Order: sequence, then C-alpha cells, then structure tokens
Amino acid sequence: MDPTRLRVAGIKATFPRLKILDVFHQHADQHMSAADIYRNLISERSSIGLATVYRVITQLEDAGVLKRTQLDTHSSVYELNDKGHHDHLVCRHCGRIQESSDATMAQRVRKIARQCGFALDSYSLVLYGGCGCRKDAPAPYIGEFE
Amino acid sequence: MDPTRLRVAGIKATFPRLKILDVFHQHADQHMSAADIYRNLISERSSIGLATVYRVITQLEDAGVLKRTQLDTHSSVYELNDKGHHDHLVCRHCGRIQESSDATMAQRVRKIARQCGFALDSYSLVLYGGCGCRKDAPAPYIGEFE
DNA sequence: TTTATTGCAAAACCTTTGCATGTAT
DNA sequence: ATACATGCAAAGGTTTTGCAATAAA
Repeated sequence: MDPTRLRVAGIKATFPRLKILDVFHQHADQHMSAADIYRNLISERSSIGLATVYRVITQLEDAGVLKRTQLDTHSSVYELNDKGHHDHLVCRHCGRIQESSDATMAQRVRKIARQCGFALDSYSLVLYGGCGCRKDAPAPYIGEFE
Repeated sequence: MDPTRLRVAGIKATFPRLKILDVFHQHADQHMSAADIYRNLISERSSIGLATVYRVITQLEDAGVLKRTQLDTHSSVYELNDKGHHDHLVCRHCGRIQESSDATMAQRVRKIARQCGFALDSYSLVLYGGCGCRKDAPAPYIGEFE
C-alpha cells in the first residue's frame, strides 16, 4: 500500500494504518464498521487492536481519506472517500446497501438550505425499504411514500 | 393526557406512558433523547425509571405515535409523529434543529427508489451546517455543496 | 385474578481514553 | 533521540434485558 497518502495526511506510515487502508481497498465496494475492519484484520492474522482501528479510522476520516456514515442506529460505517457525494439505499431485509448519485437531488438540498438561511456543510440521505431480495417480501408501504 | 391514544395502540394506559406522552406534548417543538425525557420527568418529580422511558418510547414508536431519528452519532431523538415527513437541518455550532418540508424533494426520493428497483419504506434527509447563530462563523464550506 | 408493566441492577454494545511500551522518522 | 503510535485494559455513554414486585384490566 502506498504510504504517500498517509504522509499527505500528515501522519506516519505505520503498519496498522497501511493494513487498514489495505482492507478498505480490498473491499472498495463495501461499507464497513470498526468491528468489520477488525474482523478482517484478524482473519489475515494481522494483530491490530480494536482501539487502534478506531483511532486510525478517525484519523483517516479527519484527513478526508474515509467517509463516515450512520446507516442504522447501531454503529457507523466507513468507506473510501473517493466517489463524491452519494446517497444510500438500505434494505431492511438483507441489509444490502445500494448507492445512488443524483445531481438534481444535490441541487434541491442546496436550495432547501438557502431557503432556510442555512450554511450547508454536508448532508445525508438514506432510503430504507426492500431491495427485492425477498420473493415473499411484504408489499411496499403504500402511503406517504408511494 | 388522553388515554385513548394508548388504547388505540393496544397498550395499557399506565402512569409512565401518560406522563411521557405529556412531556412530548409540552415540548412539541423539540427533539428529545431518552435522557432528555428522563430529565424532564425528574424535574417534575415523576419517578420513572430510565429503562421504562426506553421501553415506552419504543412502544410508542412501534405504535406510530412517536418518530425516531438519528441526527448525530450519540443518540436517537424522538418527536411526535403528527406532522408528516420532514427533513432536519442540524446546526454544528449551537445544535439547533430546523425542520423543512419539501414536496419536490419527497418526489425526487421516490424517483430514485424507482430507478433503483427499491420498494421505498421511508427515508431520512439531514442537512449539517451553520444556522447563523455565530457572528464569527467560519465561512460555509465552499466545495461540493455550495 | 390474570396479565402486562415497572423498577432496579446488571449486562450488552459501541466507542473513547490513560498509560506503559514500542516504533517511525 | 524524540515525538508519535500502539496495545491493553478500563471507563464512558447509550440502550437492552432478567427478574421480582406492582399496577391495570
């Protein structure tokens, strides 16, 4: 793994940091919690403490390398911050996470902020529902949203 | 407080439940965490355990009386579920929460769900930034979002 | 009376922190 | 050599749960 990104971030290129970045690149399509990352490291026989995982992902987030999102009430998930803003669709049945980029949406959000006299810094849009994983899926909620 | 809503929800009209509903009606403009509700009860000399607060708000959420939202990483906040869907604008400086209803936004969200083959159940849109509380506020982030 | 509900304390989680040890520069 | 990172264990904060006591129907 390239230590340059870490030097740019102003932090030392240590083994745990390189290994954790590695895990993110190996699972570039996934959203991982601290525990997920920790499990991955364990399964590669890299003995890195959970506390270090937390410290490193926080530093990488501060450095702009990772992006943190809270998709459920339990824990935050992290992903590489190299794709620009995108929204998340979370399946209530299988937990799968889809992503969506929508320029019109982003514009609309900026407009709302403007109308409310709000200096927009960032935003989070999460859709909850069913991704089609279940044949016997209950009919989508018919009401306010469909 | 009217016990009818509780009977409709299929749960007994007990003192803790009525008192907690009362707190929500007394602070209808606020978003409260379990700890906030608990503090309110304490200050009224209602001795209701924190565990009961958690149990009751979960039941009231299941019954559709309350709405749960996660606006920050620390804890969930609850509000009366009597206003239809709305988005939240959270000030990073003072913590104030503004609300916004935007029909176009809601439509756009439905469209995204449709395009992704997703059976939309609900969604959460949270804007983070500055509400104008600070004279010395740092300039809004100039980048992807402004 | 019968069943649901409460309170308390303990546990379960996720996340952060203090401190002695170890490592990158 | 020096400052920064790590590991471990302990603590912090939020939320859930087991169980005996209590209150609603």
